[in-house]
Amino acid sequence: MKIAELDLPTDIKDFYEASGIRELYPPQAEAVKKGFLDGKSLLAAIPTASGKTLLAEMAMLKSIAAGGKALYIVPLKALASEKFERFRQFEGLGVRAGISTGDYDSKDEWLKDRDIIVATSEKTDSLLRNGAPWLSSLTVVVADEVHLIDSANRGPTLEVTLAKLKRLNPALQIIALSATIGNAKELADWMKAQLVVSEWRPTELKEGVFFGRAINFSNDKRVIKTPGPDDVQALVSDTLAEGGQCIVFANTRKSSESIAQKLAKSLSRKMTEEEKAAFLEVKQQVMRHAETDTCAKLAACVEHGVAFHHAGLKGEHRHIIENAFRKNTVKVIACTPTLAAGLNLPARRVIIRDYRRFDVNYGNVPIPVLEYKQMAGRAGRPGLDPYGEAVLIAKNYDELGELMENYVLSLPEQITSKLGTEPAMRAHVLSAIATDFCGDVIGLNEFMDTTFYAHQRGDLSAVIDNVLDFLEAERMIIRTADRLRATELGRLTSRLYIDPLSASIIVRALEASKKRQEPYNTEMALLQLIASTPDVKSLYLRRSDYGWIIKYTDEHISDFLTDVPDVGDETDFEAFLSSVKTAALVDMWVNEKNEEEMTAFYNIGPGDVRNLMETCVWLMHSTAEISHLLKAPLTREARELAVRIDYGVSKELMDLIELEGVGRVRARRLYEAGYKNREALKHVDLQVLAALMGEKVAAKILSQLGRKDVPVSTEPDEEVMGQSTLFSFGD
DNA sequence: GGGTTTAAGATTTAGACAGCATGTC
DNA sequence: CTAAATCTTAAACCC
Repeated sequence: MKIAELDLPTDIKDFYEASGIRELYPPQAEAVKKGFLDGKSLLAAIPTASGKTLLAEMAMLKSIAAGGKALYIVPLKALASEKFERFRQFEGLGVRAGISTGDYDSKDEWLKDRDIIVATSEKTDSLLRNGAPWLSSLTVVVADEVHLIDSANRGPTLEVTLAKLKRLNPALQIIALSATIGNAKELADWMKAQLVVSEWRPTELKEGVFFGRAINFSNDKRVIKTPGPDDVQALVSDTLAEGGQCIVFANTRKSSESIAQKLAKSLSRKMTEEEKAAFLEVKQQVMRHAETDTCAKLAACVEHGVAFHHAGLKGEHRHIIENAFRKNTVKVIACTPTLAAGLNLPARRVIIRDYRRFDVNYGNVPIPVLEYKQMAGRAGRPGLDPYGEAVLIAKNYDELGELMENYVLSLPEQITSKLGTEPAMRAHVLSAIATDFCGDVIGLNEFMDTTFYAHQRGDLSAVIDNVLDFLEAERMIIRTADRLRATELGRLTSRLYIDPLSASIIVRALEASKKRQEPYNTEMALLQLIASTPDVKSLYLRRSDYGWIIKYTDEHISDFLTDVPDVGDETDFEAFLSSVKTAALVDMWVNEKNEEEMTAFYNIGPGDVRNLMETCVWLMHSTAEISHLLKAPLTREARELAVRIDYGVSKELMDLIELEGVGRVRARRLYEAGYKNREALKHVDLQVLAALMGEKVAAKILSQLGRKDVPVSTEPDEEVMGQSTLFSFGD
């Protein structure tokens, strides 16, 4: 089927033809036949890179041309930026794109006159809770990676959000994009959508199991001639020898690092001089942000064209590695599942070294077929590779057969709704009530009946009753004979987007704070408080931690506002110690300990520190808001702490930190040089300041203070990449 | 006796969303 | 009720 034949406005067809697309892929053509261009909803369960995005784009553009508005829901912030960048290319068609995620937000007024808005599912939910008016003028919603409904953490949000959007606008067209799943029909029925299922790919994908000296595919074999000290190294050097790139998936961060280190050693001899020069350049980039052990390791690997990639890396490093891999200046990435879904980062060969993953309850368990297929699907760059190969590794003959049967030849599992649990329902029931979406128990049940859970599993009323009891007992809702109403606390909790259980823990602690007579360390009290909520993922307790944490706990025992559990109550007590451990780390951060000290002592990655701090800012802000509502005595302290956690500074730097371009490091440097606040900087000489932090920054600081005698740089800021301001100031 | 190798025992374990206020989009 | 790779410590070994 040709683009030219489609029932689309001419300028849209011209746009695609100008970019070289003339012909639809088979699954796309099938979708057209099923009527998605006539406004019908569609579930496309087809492999990655086989043209899902194009389907979504055409549906959105057609609807927008008719005066509509589109929302594109993604599971990852990184994916949101990727899609946003793509949709900005529609500017020539008069289509304006916008983006809304937790760390990259646009104001409501700005979004309302955008035609396509990209948002994460949680952000969409939050926008619904905050009553963004433009949501009711949507005509198309795209749900990308909709199989995520299966996720226990995040699936419920996605399905409830879709149900809400549908109810808000019954005529809404839903375009759901999914990996291949076992029960696509069931999901499509729920969405009242047409279904397209296909295994078709633009680049052939060969899946096989490596055993002995050969990759065994379902109907042929490929002998690997390059020997290696182990299977992974043999497979990698084979790929490189034929000019391809490799991604190796491992099940722990440590493994991914050690694989990369081994490869770096064994491969370096085989690279050409030009390649080595390119590697060195990447190494320089990595070194610009290198302060910790992990960074040094990464730099050492990258020098040989190899990298590791996992969530312990800081954001900058992840970007550097991803981009270098795209430019082929990194040849191999060893990673954890970070790269399995989402980002578009294909490779000639994908090696799935571990098909098992640790689970606290069950030990090492085999990963779902769905996840294996997601990793395998990374193999083969469309238009660049002749084919892609996904390789599992068997340790013995029996395993060869098992892997063949259980993964290569297996179909992905059915996805199931995880909405039917109290933790999931707590938040969504409260938000439904708080936003007046449901005014009584009957309405609430009717709404919940439209979720995928109800479609698949049945009635939710028992869980709803339990959750209502909880919310009423915690004074977040008021239940009368015929009405459900949220209290101010309930509305605030819903708006802040925190777990109602977190809110109740915070409320209890703040009530306790009102009764305190003696002075105590409020900073520690607040830090431990937020660390004990379920929204902050507490740190793993190591055996060697017990000693110092118990001592630390003793020192602060009179500061805590939460109840200290009995030592005999093992689970509770461990959770408590863990919250203290987390609080101690945040305390190091707001007292300006350096990154290296924290990551080394806690044995975590710089990326973990960053993520934890972001969560803590959010919860500390929420604590301040709740404290304000309850008229508790900690509002100011909590507000201040939220700012301090955001920047990682002690109290005395709070004034300096207001300056743009000044983070924890520069603020400290200014302070030590005697400039203790912005006032003190007003009349300082440019050259004096330049000696301290470089001319450009100095000029930028002074111009912010209203000085006219400094040259104002017209160049755009270069350091705008996400999280760069906190850790790195290489001047 | 000092240093090295090996075996037994102990330890550790993936990922990533959300508020708010503002510079542009 | 369930695992496995890696790190640490203890013990054996060599000259």
